[in-house]
Amino acid sequence: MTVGSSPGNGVLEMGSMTAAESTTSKGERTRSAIIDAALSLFEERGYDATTMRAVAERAGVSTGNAYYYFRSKEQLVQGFYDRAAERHDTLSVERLTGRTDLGERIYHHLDAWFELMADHHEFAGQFFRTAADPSSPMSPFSAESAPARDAAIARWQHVVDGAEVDLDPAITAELPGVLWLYQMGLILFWVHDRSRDQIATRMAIAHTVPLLTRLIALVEVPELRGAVDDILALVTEVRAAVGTAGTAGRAER
Amino acid sequence: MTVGSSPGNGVLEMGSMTAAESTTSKGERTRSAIIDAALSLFEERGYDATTMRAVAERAGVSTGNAYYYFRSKEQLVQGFYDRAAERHDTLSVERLTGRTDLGERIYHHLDAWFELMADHHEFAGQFFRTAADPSSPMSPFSAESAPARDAAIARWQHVVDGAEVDLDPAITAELPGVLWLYQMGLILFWVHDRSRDQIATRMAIAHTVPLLTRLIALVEVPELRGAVDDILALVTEVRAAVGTAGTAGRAER
DNA sequence: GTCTATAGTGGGATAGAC
DNA sequence: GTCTATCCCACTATAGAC
Repeated sequence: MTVGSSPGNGVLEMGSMTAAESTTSKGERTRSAIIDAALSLFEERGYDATTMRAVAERAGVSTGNAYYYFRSKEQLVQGFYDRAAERHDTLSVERLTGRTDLGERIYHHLDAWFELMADHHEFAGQFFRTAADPSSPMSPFSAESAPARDAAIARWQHVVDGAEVDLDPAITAELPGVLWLYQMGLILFWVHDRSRDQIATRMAIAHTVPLLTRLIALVEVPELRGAVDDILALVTEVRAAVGTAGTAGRAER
Repeated sequence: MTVGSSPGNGVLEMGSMTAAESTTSKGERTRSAIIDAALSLFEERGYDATTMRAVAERAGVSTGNAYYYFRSKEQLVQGFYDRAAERHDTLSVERLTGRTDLGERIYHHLDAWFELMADHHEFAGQFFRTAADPSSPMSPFSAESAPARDAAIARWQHVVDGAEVDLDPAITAELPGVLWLYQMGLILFWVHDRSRDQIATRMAIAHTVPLLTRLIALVEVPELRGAVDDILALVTEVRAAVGTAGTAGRAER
């Protein structure tokens, strides 16, 4: 996408445009320059070896200024994540149009993600460290990640909605969230996958997706409703228990 | 155990003990002092806020000396982990004697762990970040963690062996490893569990253990053997794929 | 050969002037 | 909104003591 030259996003700044310069404010352009610098350096050297000084230098600003826009080095990977999510969205829609089989839809939605991330496996492993810290805003379970998490679950909702199956409403309501958790599990596996080209992950997906869809179908079998209800009850309970914790911040950091 | 990393522990140094001083060499005492200092500081301030300077100071040594014994700050948490594993071992044996029901044995083995860790929940979250990094030796999946991992799986083996059930040998062989993975999953959940006193984790254990044991029993149902064999085949394939990757180190760090 | 101390280096992050 | 200057800390190099 390469911002800076981008058509901007309309919503902001309506008045006081001095010239034909652009629709983006100076701050926005600086911000973009810093993200671009960071992403290219992450690509070249990885997360750890990229210093804030180097990012600032490549962006043509001072380190202090870089910290004006991003509270920490970690925050810079949010930029990476946002762009990846955007590209995944596009690719997934492309792959899913015309398909109505639930298993196929799940498979291709996941496959698109891992295809896009294949080149960034090593980098992802490094930034995953910060994402795994429960006290980090980068954690997929954090309050700060709620928008990204909700967007990802909404995409799963779309995957489910486009399938020609009729499931119990109680199941359908939880399914997107469950599939998102399943995806998180696969990402965890992928990050630790040291097989060549991460074929172990590919295999895990190819084997577990049919298993999962069979499981989803099984849910409709009356004999198993007891167990399913147990699980749904557990999910609800757990959600309630976690909910009572509030958003009290952790110490430190 | 407590062993693992230190250069001189017990087995070595037999001769030349000068006095009644002690059976531990000076180096070992210094090493212990550093771990003790580190653990108490971790407890007081958490991982991030504990500086190597402070650890060294409390241990009565120079920072350079602390680094002589521990390659990095991360390595200090290995000491925490070793002690926790040792205590878990003792408590688990205590709780399991006399019990023969598989579900009960699994439950109490897990419960002992989470009971011991309850006071260290916040600290565990911080050190979990480094454990989640695939390139870190602290990762439970790393080659360096093999001894600790194998010991943990051996403990699960003992949990299974003491139960009065006869399972298919093909299942029994994989079960301890599967249970270890299940434990890792629960720890992941626990680390992110912000409910009061981590009751959500307690609930998750209480609900999933019966589910799991029911599942293990179901495995013997002939109609399901196909699905089970699929999973076992996947595990074998994945293991083979990962095996081909060798122990090639990651870049950086 | 085993251990300890001093004096760095480099990078994440911040304060405060402009 | 941007800079310069500086702090603090993880980590290292290396010389020297036992």
